[in-house]
Amino acid sequence: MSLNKVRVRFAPSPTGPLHIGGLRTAIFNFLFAHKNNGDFILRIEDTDKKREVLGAEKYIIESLNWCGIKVNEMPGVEGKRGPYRQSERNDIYKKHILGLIEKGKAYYAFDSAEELEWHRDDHKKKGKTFIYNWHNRLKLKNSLSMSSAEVESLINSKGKFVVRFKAPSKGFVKTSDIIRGNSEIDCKLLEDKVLVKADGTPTYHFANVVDDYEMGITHVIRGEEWLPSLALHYLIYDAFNWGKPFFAHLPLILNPNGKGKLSKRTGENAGFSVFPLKWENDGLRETGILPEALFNYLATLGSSSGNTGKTMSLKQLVKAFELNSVVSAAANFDFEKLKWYNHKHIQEKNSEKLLNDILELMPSLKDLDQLKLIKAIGLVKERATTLVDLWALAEYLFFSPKQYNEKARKKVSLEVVKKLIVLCEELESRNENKTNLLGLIKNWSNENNIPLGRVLISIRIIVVGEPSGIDLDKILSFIGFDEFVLRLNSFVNSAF
RNA sequence: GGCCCGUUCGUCUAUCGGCUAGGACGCCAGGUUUUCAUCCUGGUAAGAGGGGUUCGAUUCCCCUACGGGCUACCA
Repeated sequence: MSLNKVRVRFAPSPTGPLHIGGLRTAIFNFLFAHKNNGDFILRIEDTDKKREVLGAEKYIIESLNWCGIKVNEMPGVEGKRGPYRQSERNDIYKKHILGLIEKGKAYYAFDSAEELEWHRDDHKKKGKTFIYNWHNRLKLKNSLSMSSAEVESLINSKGKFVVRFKAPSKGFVKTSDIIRGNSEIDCKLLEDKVLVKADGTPTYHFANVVDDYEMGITHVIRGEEWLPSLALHYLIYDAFNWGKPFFAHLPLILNPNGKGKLSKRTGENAGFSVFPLKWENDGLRETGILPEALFNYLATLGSSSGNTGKTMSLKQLVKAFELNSVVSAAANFDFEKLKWYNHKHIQEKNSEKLLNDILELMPSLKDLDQLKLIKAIGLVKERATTLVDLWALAEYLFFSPKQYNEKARKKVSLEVVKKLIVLCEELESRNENKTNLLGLIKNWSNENNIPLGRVLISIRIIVVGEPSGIDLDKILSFIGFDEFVLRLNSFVNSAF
C-alpha cells in the first residue's frame, strides 16, 4: 500500500450527456476520495473528436455541480498535473509511445481498415475469430514482419500507420480488483491492441494508462465494462515499468427489468429520464428530483454501505462508504425507489431551501408573495414526491380552482353553499372575528342541523377543486375570509 | 462464436459454515385523518439447478443453466 495521497478520477467521454450510470461512477469516486481525504479529478477523454458532441463537456460539469460533487482538478481548474483534456495532451502520449517502441513493447502496423475487415470476415466464415496477435502478427503488415528499410519508407511516404501493443505470446496476467478479487488471464488470448491511431491520437487504453500514471492516480474506480481490458492495462503498466494503481470495477446499472444497460429509450418508455439535467427533453431535475435524493439513491445502487433503508446525508454517505462493500453484481434501476428517496429528502429539507429549488424550476412563481410561498410549502410538503407536485399541491392556496373535478362537483350541495354565503354575509355584517372560520361554520352547522360532513366536503371541493388536500382549517386560514367568500360565489355562478 | 463478470423476496441489499435467511422500496390489509395523501402497525415474498467438501452449506469447490459485459484505428 502506497503512502501517497489518494487521488481518483472520473473520466467521461464528451460523446453525449452524462447519464445515471456515469453519474454513479462519479459518485463512488467522489465518496472514496472524501473518505480518504483525497483528490477527485475530472478528466475529459476526448480523443475521438469524431464522436464528440457539442456541449457535452459543459453538461457533464454542470451535472456534477448540481449533484454537489466538487472537483479538485479539471479543465478550467488546473492543478499541477494538467491539462485535463486528453486532446490537449498529445505531446505527452507521443513521448511515451516512442519509449515503448524503442523498448520493443510496441510496433508500427500498416494494415488498412479494409484488410483487417477482410481478415475478420474470412475468419468468421471459417468459424474462427480473428485476433491480431502473436499468432499472426508476422503475417501482417507491420514493423515486426517487415524490414526496417521498408518500415521507414512507409512511415516517411504515407505517414499512415498505427502503433500496436506487443502482447506476450505466453504466460498469464494476474490481475487484482478490490471488488472482485484476483483473476488470471491467458496471454495467448490477448490482442495486440492499437495504442495510437492513424491520425496520431491515442486510443482509450493508452491514453488512460498514461494519464492515470502522469496524474498520480492511486485508485481507478470505473465501470465493469472495462474489466475485459484490465489485463491489457496491466501489461501496459508493466511495459513502462510503472507502478500500478489499485483497481475497482463497479457493477453496471441495468434497465428496470434487468435487460441490458440502462438506456435512454427504456427510461423514456417507463416515464423517467436517465439524465440529471435537461438535454433535449427534461432531465431528472426538471421532473422535480432533488440532487441530494439522486445522490443518495445512486450511492445505494450496487453498494451496501449506503443501503441502510434510511436517507443519508452526504456526510453520512462519505462516512459509511467502503469500496469493498460495493456489490459485484449488476443492479437494476428502480425509479420508484428514487421517488421514495426524493419524498424523504423533501421532508428533511427546510421550506426556504425548497422554495429556492422550486423557483429554479418555475421562475414565474417569483411574482408571488415569497413568505406565503414558504408557508404554503411547509403546509403541503409532507405530501409531495417531487418538486413539481409540491407546487401542484400548493396551487389552490394561491389561486381558485380553474375547474372542479366533475365527479366531486356532484357531491356539492348547492343549497348548503347558498346558506353558507348567507352565513358569511351575516358574519361580515356582525363584524365577527373570523380567525377561526371553520369553527364558526361548524357551530353554525350544528345549530341549524345541517350535516357537517356534507358541509365540509362541499367547502373542500369548492375551495380546492378536488376532494383532496390539506386540512380545511389550514386552507381557510391560509386563504382568508374574503378569498373564501369569493370562491363560494364563483362556484355558485359557475353552477349555472 | 470466443473471452470476462455475475446469480438471496418483483426491486436494492444483509448474512465473516451452524438463523424461524434480516432491513428498505413496491404491493396488500388495518389504524390515524369527517377528504385525499402523509404517517403508524401488520402481512406478502428469496439464496437458479445439479454434483461435491463438511457433523452441518445461501456461505467453499466443480459443472450446467440463465443474465450481463467485452470482442473497433469508440470510449
